[in-house]
Amino acid sequence: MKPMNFKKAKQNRIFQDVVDQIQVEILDGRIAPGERLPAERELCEMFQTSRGTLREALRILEQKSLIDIRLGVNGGAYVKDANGELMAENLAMLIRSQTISLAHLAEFREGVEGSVAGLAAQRASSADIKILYSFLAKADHFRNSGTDGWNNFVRIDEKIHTEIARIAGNPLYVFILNSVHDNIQRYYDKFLSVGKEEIEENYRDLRLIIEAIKNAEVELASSRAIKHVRKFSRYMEQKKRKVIPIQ
Amino acid sequence: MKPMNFKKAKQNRIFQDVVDQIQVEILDGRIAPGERLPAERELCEMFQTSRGTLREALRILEQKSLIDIRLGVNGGAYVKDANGELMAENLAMLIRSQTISLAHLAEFREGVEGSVAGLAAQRASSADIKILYSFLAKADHFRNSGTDGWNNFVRIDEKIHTEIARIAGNPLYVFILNSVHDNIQRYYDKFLSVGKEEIEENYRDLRLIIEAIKNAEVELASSRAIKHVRKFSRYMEQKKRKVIPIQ
DNA sequence: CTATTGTTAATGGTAAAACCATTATAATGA
DNA sequence: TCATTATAATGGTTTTACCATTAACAATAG
Repeated sequence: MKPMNFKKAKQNRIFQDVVDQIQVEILDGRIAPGERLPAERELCEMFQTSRGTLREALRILEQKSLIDIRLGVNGGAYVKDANGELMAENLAMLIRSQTISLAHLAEFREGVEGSVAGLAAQRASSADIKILYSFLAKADHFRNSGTDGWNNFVRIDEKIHTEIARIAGNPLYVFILNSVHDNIQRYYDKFLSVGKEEIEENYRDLRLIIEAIKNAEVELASSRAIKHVRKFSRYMEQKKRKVIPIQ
Repeated sequence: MKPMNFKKAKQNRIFQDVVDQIQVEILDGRIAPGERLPAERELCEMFQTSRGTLREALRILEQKSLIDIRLGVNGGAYVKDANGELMAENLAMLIRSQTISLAHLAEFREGVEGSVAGLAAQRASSADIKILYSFLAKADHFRNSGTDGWNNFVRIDEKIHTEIARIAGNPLYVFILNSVHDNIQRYYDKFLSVGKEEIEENYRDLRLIIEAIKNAEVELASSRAIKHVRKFSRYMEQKKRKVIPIQ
């Protein structure tokens, strides 16, 4: 018996049927992103259902990030672009419920950033390299702009990581990495008061990673990225322990 | 300006407020998994809201896999254990909407299984090793039971992968890997008619991976896992092309 | 003519009351 | 004792009515 991936068929729930029908239309692209579904009262007639039931269906589709509901005239349910924001939210819930810890998330991030750097080293075009070095130049500039520039440095830092994921050429990695970054920041940002030395070391790391990508040194890019991420996590953990001595 | 991770504050939506309040209670553990929320009509009074609005809130919580709604007397909203099933669903949607391809998913899997095997090699206890070898023994048995056993072999194969993820000691990897497996199977199972040689090769691979884990050879375990997964993906892709010649 | 201001109608958000469907439990009967 | 049936708790659905928001248009003032 193959595992069927079926979930227990809840008894007739009309709203679920409505959800399924609309979802199929959206995922199969028969309703394009940006387009609007008919108004609630029209949908009621189309599905031969009450407004309450229909609205329950819309709530689910909205929660799935498939539609976006706007108010007022010309309001209604607009089809959204597919995106991975649900992953970020789910990660956040797993952390919040203490099912996974920040240490787990940080460890996972090491693996992902390592893989991504390796793939980027295999696939980076010369145009990609140019972009990376332009970001690196900006980072270089901010690192020398005193404390004012440090926040900007951190922003560029993250941008470089995201760009490397893009270069890796696998959108799944982009979604995952964005989700991971979102959640790591949400919990670490409060402690984010970096010092001169950290900025310097961070910059050196980034330069070395980008260099390895440029030279298509897969293993080197990967291991450097992993070490870089690990260093960051360790640093943040220390910072956290200082602020919240015994938690 | 720090990135705040805030989303546009939709105007007063009472159901959203209800969702937030209940979600906090659940995620902070003040309502334990398995416990039941009050009946809809009671919740209406507690939140001073109408049943329709309250039900919209429940739909969202249900979609988030935070609660599980049962029918009949003693029915109601039961708090669920935290789990990663939302990830699997989200992955499925990304695939369905062709935002990511199966090749992307397979590539991602390579990275994850590589990391997981490496971590397992670092952390496996002797008890863990024993379990792995007992699974391997079962696989050995099924591989020699003729075509009847082959489906069982595939099941054990997956079980070994999952077990390695557990041994890695990071529950996030377990969730992610389960999600990935779910989705890969959902699309590949139809082609899953393995032959004698594939079973043999598969078995050899598993044995080598487990051996590397036993010997705490981190890099070796990792690279063997990656190659193993890659081989599987290639094989399935071929199979697919045979069945659906030009798609 | 242009800019501001008010009006309007489309559309989502909420409320309340009634009824149906499902199901664990208790009562009943063989 | 065991099977059957009745009961009541609870979610699922419908209907109707009204409120709140907002884009588009019209009216007015300058």
